[in-house]
Amino acid sequence: MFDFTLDGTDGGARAGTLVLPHGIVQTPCFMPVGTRGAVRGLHPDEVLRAGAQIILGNTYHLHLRPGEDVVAAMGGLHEFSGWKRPMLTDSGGFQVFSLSAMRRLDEDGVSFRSHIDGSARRLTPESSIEIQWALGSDVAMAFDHLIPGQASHDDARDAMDRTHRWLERSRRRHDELSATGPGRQTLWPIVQGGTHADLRRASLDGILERGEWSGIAIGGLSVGEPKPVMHRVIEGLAPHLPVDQPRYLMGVGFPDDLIEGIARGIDLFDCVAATRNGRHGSAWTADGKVNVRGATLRLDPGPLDAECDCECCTRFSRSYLRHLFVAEEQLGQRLVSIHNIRFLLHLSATARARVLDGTFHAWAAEWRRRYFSKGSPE
RNA sequence: GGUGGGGUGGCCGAGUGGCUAAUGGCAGCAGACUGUAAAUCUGCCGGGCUUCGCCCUACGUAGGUUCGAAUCCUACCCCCACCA
Repeated sequence: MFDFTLDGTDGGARAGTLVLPHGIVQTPCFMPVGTRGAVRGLHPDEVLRAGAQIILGNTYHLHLRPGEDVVAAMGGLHEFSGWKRPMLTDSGGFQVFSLSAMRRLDEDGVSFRSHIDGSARRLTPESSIEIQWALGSDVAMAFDHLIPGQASHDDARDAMDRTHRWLERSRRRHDELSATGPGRQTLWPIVQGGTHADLRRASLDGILERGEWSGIAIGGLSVGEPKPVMHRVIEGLAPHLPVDQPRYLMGVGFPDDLIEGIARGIDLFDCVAATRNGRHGSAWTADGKVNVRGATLRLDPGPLDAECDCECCTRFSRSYLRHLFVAEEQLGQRLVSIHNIRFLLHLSATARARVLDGTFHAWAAEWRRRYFSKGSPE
């Protein structure tokens, strides 16, 4: 039910197959983010047609609205949302970071001031797991303490130690729940430790000491640290990660981040950028970023990305897309979101094929050269 | 024809003697966004240049008052409302 097999490797890059209760995921793979039980603005069929194999939901947001009790009463997140494929839920750990201005952290958990109505909300490792269990995701994430990329060694150690203690509690509660419904959901731990190599190793060791896992996530990256630092952290961890488990780089990334992550052995990614940038009119192509509102597209009859097979690129012109954005028609946001998701999914699928035929690194080199050829898109 | 109101940068619209190249908003242009408090945010937006500064041209038109005017005065042109 929670199986991962390695289908092939090419240097440090990997291709695998992850089996989950609601379906299989061929890796490397990008997971679109559906924070509130929907990939923002999109119909589940559009997400599926873009090639998505698994999407994310969020514990904190679904707990606030509509509440896990509602979701459970409606048959769980899959039934409720109409997305019948695999789902992973983030634990709310990211909100400890992103909502730091309106939360108070203590050893037991985190008290939030709801961003919706100001009411007091509390998340602990146990409650996060209970919520995720009620939501019914295929993969639950441990409740972690995420810190900014600039955090000091002391702060990073403190957060890492807490993440370890919270992991034990997350695991205990999840084991208890799993005893009542075996095979429903698996729990993945999250490596923390900031930008500090020794702490990253210590974090991983602490996780491996605390039990058997079906997958391991690397968190706390792309939170303000330079990209080379992120690469170094992944490189430092890769040789020590269990070979037979999927490696999930949380919250990453942009197209080049997928390439760099895959090159360093990452199997799974998720990122809001595809949909957020899509809504904001920024599209990815093999030649770098395109500003969909840009004046140069005014009379451009061509597709957003000539090589893309998505519902946006096979039917609509750049001129029309620009018009939709300028006129603030929602369709524009939807179409570019679909394109960006498709772009990352096609990219990860191509990477998989290249790993399997042993040409990944040469292909990646060419991909980088082209993506960055028009100046620096990132 | 009479009376009243008004003409400000692409548009709308503040400003009634110096702190005004001129508040705002819109439109336009460029950029940001990484486990979603984001259909959001930031910058530019009269022209030119050696652009953390300098120079030119600017508030209907033409004159005038003043050290100094978008702001005051005179004439003219135009617009709107009402009255004939």
